[in-house]
Amino acid sequence: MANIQHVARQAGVSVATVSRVLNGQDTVSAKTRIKVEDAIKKLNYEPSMLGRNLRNSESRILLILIPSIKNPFYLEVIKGIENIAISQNYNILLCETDSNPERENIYFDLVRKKMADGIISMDPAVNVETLKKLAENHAIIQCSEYAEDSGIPYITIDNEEASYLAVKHLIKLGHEKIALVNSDEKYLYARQRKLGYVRALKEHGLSMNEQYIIHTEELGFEQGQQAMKKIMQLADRPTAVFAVSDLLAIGALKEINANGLHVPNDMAVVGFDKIDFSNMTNPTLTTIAQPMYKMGTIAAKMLINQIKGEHVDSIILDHELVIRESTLG
Amino acid sequence: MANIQHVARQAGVSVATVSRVLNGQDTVSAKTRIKVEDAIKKLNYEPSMLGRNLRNSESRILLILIPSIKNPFYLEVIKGIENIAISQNYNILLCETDSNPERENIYFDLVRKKMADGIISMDPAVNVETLKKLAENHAIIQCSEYAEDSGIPYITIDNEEASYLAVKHLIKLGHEKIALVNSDEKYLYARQRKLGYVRALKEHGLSMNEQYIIHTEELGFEQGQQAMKKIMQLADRPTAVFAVSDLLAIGALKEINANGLHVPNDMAVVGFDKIDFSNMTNPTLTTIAQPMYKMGTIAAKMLINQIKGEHVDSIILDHELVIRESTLG
DNA sequence: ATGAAAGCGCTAACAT
DNA sequence: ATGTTAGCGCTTTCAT
Repeated sequence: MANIQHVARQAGVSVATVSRVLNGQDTVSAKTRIKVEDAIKKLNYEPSMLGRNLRNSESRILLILIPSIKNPFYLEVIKGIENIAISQNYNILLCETDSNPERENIYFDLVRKKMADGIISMDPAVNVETLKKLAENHAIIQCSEYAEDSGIPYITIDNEEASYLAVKHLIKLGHEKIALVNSDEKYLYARQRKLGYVRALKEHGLSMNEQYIIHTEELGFEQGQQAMKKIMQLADRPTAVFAVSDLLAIGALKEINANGLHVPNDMAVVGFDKIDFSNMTNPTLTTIAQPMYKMGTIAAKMLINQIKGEHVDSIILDHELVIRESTLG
Repeated sequence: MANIQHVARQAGVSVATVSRVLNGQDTVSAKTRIKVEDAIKKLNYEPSMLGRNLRNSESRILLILIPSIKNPFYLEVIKGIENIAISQNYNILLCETDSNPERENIYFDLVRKKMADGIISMDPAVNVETLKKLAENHAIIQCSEYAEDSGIPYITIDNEEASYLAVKHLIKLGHEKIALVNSDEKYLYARQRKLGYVRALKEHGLSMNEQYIIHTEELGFEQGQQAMKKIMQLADRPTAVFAVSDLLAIGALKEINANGLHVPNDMAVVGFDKIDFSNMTNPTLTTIAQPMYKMGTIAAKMLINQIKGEHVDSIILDHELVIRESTLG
């Protein structure tokens, strides 16, 4: 494989000049440039990122930390990140932690070892202390889930308000007994979404029933089914469910159907995220739309700016209630 | 940031010795090893992959080429690749081409420029000529979709046989008018799956109706809906549909429901891939299971072996028919 | 406008 | 068992 030396020799110039041509510097005469370009072509030369990266002390790789690639919520965000990354000559390393601290540490090591220039953390289960320490020396952005007091810039939505909006929608439809399928309240977003739920009930003079609040370990389909099973067994059964993820809601949907009940007539359902699949179910799912793609693009821009040494501010994006069949009789 | 020189000075040894400790070589005395380890700790030293990679002429990155991250089929395969990669100290660069040749070329450049050590190509729309040329100098494995004559090792399933199995299942249930929702026959797997469909019909004395064969641009939900719309309009409507992806099948399901018909009584449906969602729909989807995770692990092993310079052979994995509600009255 | 040369951080061949 | 040193391929400063 040809290297820059070979090209220089072939073109009869110095490596410095070849490097200048490679990097599009305008201090090279047209004649020389052509000589170099010919040599490059003739030798089938491809500049090595390995040499360049060492020299520049950068990897041009962004690390994205997600709990699981199986959660479709992340896919759209990743698309956004990816497009910005590519346009700025970065590449992304997609890292699934499976909420496993060991895995997490392997990935953190990548940035410690300069294999990645920065991190976009989307893992709610991330070790905040480690993240904070890492942030002292490395570029880090929190996306979607964040630790408030970490001092690490984040981009997210107003979870409390979004949740409030969802529950208010159900209340306006006449529902008074509304279940909440939430994830573990060790996560900030879970606490925020519960606050919105509680606020909506309170504002409309509805009492809160602790039995109506189900906590799940994960945000998946099976957990939604399980949660709905519990709800089905309640003596005073609710007439509506708000689940904090579409996958949970879809699991609930399935379980409601399995019990021979009808959505939304017997039980209305609202999800969260507006993943693609929320429109493929029968009935289609009312849900809170997050601007996932946009969130990804902004997160990427934030990270790249931070890598450049600029100061970046946290951002809160808008959400939107998308009303579909699962709440429309 | 400390480098290997600093550590050497701090420990009072040479950089060579530090490197030996770093790489776990047993030619270092216990006393020296401890001195070095202390120095590493004291300086908070982290070895730079940038230096190591240049020196070793490797990036320890595997490039995975997929058309779109939105197709859940790939997710499970990626999981498999990822786990093997991690265990062998590789990382994966997930590259979506969106079947866009420009994108594809950006990614191919990464391996040309030594940013990646090899490629697992899963993109049916890949430019085979480019791939072949690249394979002359780089490690490449084809996964799932492949070009027969390329000489590039592949891992896949027997698409013709799998398709035959699916259609035979429908025939055994008594269906005689079976539609095929296939993707563009420019893809090998599409041609293979059509062959299986044709063979099943022939073997059971059923005539083939060209009207029953619908081609779609992509394998998604919307395309499934569109295809089903066309099928619904046929004068002599089929009683069963075999779609070559679960997403297509789920789209078909939705459209059938929208027409007030019942699955499977009015129309039986079979999908392909056994993605997670195929079990979340109502009714659940009969489908052909591909061993996606296993396919990923083997593809990764094949690629890593190829990077090491070993010869690797192509592999065909088993498939399985999973019978669920969409074909069971 | 171009070249010479240093050096990014590491590994390994060779020497001791 | 340990040290010296060359060199992986590139960019950039300093000279000219």
